Amino acid sequence: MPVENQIANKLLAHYDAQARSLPWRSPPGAPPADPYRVWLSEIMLQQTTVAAAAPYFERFTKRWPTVEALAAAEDADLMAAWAGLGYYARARNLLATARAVAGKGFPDTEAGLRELPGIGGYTAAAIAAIAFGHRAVVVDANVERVVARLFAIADPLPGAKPAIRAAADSITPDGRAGDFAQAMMDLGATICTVRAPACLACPIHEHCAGYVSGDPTAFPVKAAKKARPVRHGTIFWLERGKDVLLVRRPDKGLLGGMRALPTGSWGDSPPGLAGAPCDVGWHAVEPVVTHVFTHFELRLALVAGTSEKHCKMQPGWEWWPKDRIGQAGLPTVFAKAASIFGRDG
DNA sequence: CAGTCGTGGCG
DNA sequence: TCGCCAAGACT
Repeated sequence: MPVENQIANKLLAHYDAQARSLPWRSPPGAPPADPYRVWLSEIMLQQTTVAAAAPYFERFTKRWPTVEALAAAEDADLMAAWAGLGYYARARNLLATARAVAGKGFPDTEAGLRELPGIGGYTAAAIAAIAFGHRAVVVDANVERVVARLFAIADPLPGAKPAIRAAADSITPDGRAGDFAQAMMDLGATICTVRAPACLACPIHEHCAGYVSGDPTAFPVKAAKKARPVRHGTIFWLERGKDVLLVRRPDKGLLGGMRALPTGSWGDSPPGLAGAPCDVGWHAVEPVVTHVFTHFELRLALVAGTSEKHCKMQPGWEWWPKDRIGQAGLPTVFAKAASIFGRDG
C-alpha cells in the first residue's frame, strides 16, 4: 500500500477512536451534519478557537434553527448576538449568505460555495467535504502545521502555501472526506500543537520528517511579524437620566456595523475631548482602557458627562438604559469601558 | 501581495 | 507577564 494511503488510514482509524465530540459535528462514519450547521460552525471557527465559538453556536442554533430562520433575522439582532466573537464582517456576511441561500439550500460544490460572501477557499473546501462528502483539500492553520511537519517543508509561510497544499492533496483520500478533514484538524488541535507536540501519541509520527528531524516545532517556518503600533483615543459616556448614548459604527472598517460608545478618531497621541458627541462638562474616569487588536494597540481615555438640552441627536444615535447595557451587544472593548463607567457610577 | 479585521487562552 | 496564535476572508 502506498505510504500516502497508510497515512490517511492511520489518521482515520485514530479519528474513529479519538474524535472530539463537538456541537456541530456528526460522529465518525455517521451521515454528514446539516449543511446549515456545518456552514455556521465554519464561519464562527474562522480564526477563532473551538472554546470561544461553541457557546455562540449553541445560542445561534437555538435561536435560529434553520438558515431560513437566520435569513429572517433583523440585522441589529444578528450583530448583537455576534458581539464579543470578533471579526464582525463575518456577521454581516453571514446574514448576506443566509438570505442568498434561504429556500434553496447551500450549493454543494466548492466553486458554488466559494461565491457566497464570507466563504473563501478553506471554508468552501471544508463545507464541501464535511457537509456533502466531496473530496476536497481542506487546509487550515492546523493542516498547514501538520503537513509542514510531516514533510519537513522548510520554505517560510506564506510562500510555502502552494507546496503545503500540494502535500496535503497527496495524502487526502477519496473516501470519508469530512472525517479526514476533521481528523487532520483534530490532530493539529490536540496532538500536533504549536508549542509542545505530543509526537509519541501521534498515529503518523513514524512517517513524520519533522519528528525524525528532532525538532518538529521548527515547522512551519514563518516570516517575522511587524511591530504593533499604539493608537490613542477617547470614549465618551454621556448620560441622560437612566440612559446612556450609544452610536452605530459605520458598516465598513473596525467593529463595522456594531453598536458602540461614542469615540472621536484615533491617532498617534491622546486626542482629549476632540470628537465629543456633545459640548458638555466632561470629567475623566480612571483607569485608561487598553485593548489589543490584531494590528495595533488602542489606549482609550474615558470621560463622562451629562446630557443637556442643546445636545442634538444624530442618525444612528440612541439612548440605551444603563442597567441593560449588557444586552446592547457591544464589542468587547466597549463592554470593558462600560463596566468601568458603571462601577464608577 | 500585504494590510485590515477581534478576541481570549496559553506557555 | 506578554508575545503568539487560532477551523481565514477580503481588498
